[in-house]
Amino acid sequence: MHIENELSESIEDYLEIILDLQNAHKVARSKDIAERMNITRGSVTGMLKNLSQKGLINYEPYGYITLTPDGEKIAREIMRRHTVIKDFLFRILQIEDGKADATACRMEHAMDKATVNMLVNFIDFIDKCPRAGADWIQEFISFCSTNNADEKKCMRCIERCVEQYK
Amino acid sequence: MHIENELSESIEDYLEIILDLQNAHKVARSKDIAERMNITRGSVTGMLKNLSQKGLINYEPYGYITLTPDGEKIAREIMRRHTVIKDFLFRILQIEDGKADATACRMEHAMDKATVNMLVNFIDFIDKCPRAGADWIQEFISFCSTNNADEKKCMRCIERCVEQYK
DNA sequence: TTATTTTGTTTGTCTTACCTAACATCGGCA
DNA sequence: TGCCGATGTTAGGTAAGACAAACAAAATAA
Repeated sequence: MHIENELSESIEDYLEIILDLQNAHKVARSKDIAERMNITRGSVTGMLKNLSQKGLINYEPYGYITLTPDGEKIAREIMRRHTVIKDFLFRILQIEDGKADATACRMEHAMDKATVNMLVNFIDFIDKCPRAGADWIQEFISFCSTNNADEKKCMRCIERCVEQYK
Repeated sequence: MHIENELSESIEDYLEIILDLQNAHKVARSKDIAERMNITRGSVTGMLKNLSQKGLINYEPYGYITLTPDGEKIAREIMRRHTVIKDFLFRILQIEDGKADATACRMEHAMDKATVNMLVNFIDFIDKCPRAGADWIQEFISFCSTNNADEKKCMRCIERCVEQYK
């Protein structure tokens, strides 16, 4: 692994997609990568050389495409970010599934590992803390429609929370 | 305002910075833009022509640089995203100030208006919901260090929450 | 008002990442 | 086994956005 660890968003996308294809079919194929990225096959070849030269994939012309250990490590991390961010957008922020996925796809390049780790902690906390949890998320949804916290509802909500915890 | 509304991240950054400079000094100067973006003055000139041609800034060679109404509208929206995202990273996720700012700077291009609106709602909900609030965020911080919810602490925490609400 | 420094612009080049179109190779089937 | 469609590669081109260095204008100082 080299010292300079800054990869372009494009490269991160390639690695993530190659990992996904590899998981599904053992190896990735140029054509499928092109399809997933909505680019032409010709463009893929260029990037494969680039990735290969960076030591991130195993690549021979006309041969199988697989991630090297270094490449896989990075790909897994990107995929993890994607999963975490999408979960937050979809399950907490109530963003519609497809859009949550597309947005996560962009956000994953903007957040570093440590920041995503804190997001993981936060989601975990919401799921485990008795003051939060699934019913609390439901309250958030209703808060969004009314856009303010109804005092009377709050009292009942807290009581339910206490009840539920016992 | 044109139909095609897709602006590059770079353009969004320029607009945001120009707005900020304009707020501070009435007009933006080429040199200051270059400084803020960490690029050379020569690069700025090219983009100014581009922005001007897109109707986003008022620009004459050697003249004052100001945002047009269209440009300002976009700049304000980007700045708003930045503020909201940074608030979330800093105040909720506990990311250190400088890093929260830098990360927000990248994330603001990945999240659209509607998604940021939901994030605003969520932060608002956390601040207003009696089950959440500042003390709950404190609990999150302690959750992060222990990395699990201590049952006994939970009971006391809920009691404090009820107490506090009365 | 002239001389000097600062600021802004121009020009030509580079890199990244894409495209199209022509060409090469592979793999299955007649 | 040899041909054909699918897949992969090459070559040349484009666009965005940056750089350096030379040049032009403006602002400041003398």
